[in-house]
Amino acid sequence: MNINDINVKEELRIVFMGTPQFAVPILQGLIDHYHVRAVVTQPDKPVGRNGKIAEPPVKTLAKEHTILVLQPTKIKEEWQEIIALKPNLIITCAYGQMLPLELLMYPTYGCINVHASLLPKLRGGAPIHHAIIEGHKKTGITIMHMSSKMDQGDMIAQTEIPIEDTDTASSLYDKLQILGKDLLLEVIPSIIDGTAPRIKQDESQATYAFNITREDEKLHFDVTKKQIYNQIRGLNSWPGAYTTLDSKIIKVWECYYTENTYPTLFDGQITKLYPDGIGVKVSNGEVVFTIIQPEGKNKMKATDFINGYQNKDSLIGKIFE
RNA sequence: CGCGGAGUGGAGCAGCUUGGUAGCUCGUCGGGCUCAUAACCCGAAGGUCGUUGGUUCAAAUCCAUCCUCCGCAA
Repeated sequence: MNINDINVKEELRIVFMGTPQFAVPILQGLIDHYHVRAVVTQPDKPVGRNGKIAEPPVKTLAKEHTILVLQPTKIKEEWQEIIALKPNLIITCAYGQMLPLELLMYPTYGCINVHASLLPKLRGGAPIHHAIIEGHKKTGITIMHMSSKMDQGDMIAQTEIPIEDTDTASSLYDKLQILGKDLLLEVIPSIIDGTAPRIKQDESQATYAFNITREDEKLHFDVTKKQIYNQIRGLNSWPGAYTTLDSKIIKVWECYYTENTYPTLFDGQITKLYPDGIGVKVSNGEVVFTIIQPEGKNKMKATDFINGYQNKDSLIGKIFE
């Protein structure tokens, strides 16, 4: 059975539910190969400084293809209009709300979720960031049946990719959204003809990756240089790791670490100025900030930041906290 | 009307309070020194100080307006 046969023999009525950029390639893939009956996404929300309302990226794509868009505020109370479309397959990816049982039970072929981790590891809303922040060596995509508990349904398929030492949240994000699309498209036929496996998750191995909080973004220098490095790249290019200098917020976008040690300095203290950055003491050594962003400014090279100081040496010894 | 910061040669900044010939650290270009250098020395180019209007003999600086960028909060 191939894709064309499916469309001919059985009218496949797919409803896609997703919200952010990550879900866009997946929706695009579905549009390319199937008829997408409707797209469900989060309501337009005020974003940015002056409260301009912005629509989810998924909505933008759906509109381009003149697909029906539904934006219930609370899906648990407003699921009827989705049922009315008689979907026989619901596919979700980073939708942002838990689906009520009424929806989960309805489609003939089920509710299928695309999750950006190797379940049961990193269940939750920010698996990509946490995979890097926690220093994982690999991650991937899991296609799974949805259950009433977050990311706990039976798994259908997984693909795994290594996390390179140079990967950032956004580079991994880019790779995974393509992997997610490819794996989903590969698996859909088997879901429809009933040959897809249902693999139970090993609860004892489960870990969670909840949405990034402000505290997750804050750098604490009493940890290892590797941890700092992972945190910074794991939050690049969104939302960014931050610290403060002279009571002003400084985001740190890129850094590297050295083999130097400074036993006499405080954690977070500026060790020295490098030709390409600012050295900072951490518990077991030193990291060098190379791309930073002072509050109210654009991203800049750390050397540019240094050049703005009349007395560069006055920076040495200051403490990030 | 959510709070706040900022727009000055290619980059990062100072100068603005107390109007009066535009400055610093880098970069670039040329030259020099050196075995050598992201080192050092000498020199040069490069800015109608975000927009528009106002006050003034005189505005980067004071007032108003608009535009743009950004941090926080949502």
